[in-house]
Amino acid sequence: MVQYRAATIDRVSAAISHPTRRAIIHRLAHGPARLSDVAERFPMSLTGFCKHVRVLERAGLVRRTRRGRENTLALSPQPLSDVTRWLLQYERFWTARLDRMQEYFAKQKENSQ
Amino acid sequence: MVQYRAATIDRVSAAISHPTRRAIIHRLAHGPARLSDVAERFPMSLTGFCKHVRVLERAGLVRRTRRGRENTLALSPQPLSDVTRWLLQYERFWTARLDRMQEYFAKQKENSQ
DNA sequence: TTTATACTGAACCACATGGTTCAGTATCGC
DNA sequence: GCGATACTGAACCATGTGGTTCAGTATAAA
Repeated sequence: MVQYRAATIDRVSAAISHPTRRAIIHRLAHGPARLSDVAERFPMSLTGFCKHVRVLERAGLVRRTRRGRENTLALSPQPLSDVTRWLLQYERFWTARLDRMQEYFAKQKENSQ
Repeated sequence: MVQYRAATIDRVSAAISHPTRRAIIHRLAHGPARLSDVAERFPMSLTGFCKHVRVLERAGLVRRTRRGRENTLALSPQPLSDVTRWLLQYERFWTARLDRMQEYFAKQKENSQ
């Protein structure tokens, strides 16, 4: 039986439940970025934006490196795997897509080599 | 580009962010059950339990069929796939575990045949 | 018909979220 | 050193969550 870290799943799934935070993750997937540069794209105050960043940090999804007055944000995607694993338990329930999934991972593996 | 239904991901990931609701999902994965029977296992009032059920319903993860005074709950796992698909976008970021994942699905497929 | 069962709803509480503004601090560039 | 830049924190607000209790309704069973 796979072990799931409940507290991690709690925080991570809560963290990804807001479109702004998913957008931040999406942005950081392309590489680290300055907090202000990321914030710019969002129609809210910097303070509001920072709250989202803090939620992501607490979930372990974002790491912050401070250099002088600048904060660089980097994606730390590992915790996403906990939620994914939990969800994949139920994969067989929503469809008989095992074939396609297997194919998908085989292809990904090929591409990454 | 895959289309993600933002509102669905919002509600579903929020719904699975509480251990009680994940436990309900786990329970219902074995088959439909009466509301009270499921509720029994949880150390909270029936009213409190019902609130969790309502959150799951709003996320489209649980369906309720009323027969007389009894509510039968059934898992409706399809919406889980939206969150899973969103997460799998980032799968390649968190590790080079593609081999193991592929193996996992191959084995699952074997077992289910 | 009475009583027990299976919820349902309203009201309340404490706390978190998602946003704001405004004021403060720390650092960088000139 | 001065001003601009890049945050940070406190305070506030409305709303949602996660729980409670208590009272009510509807149905099934005796």
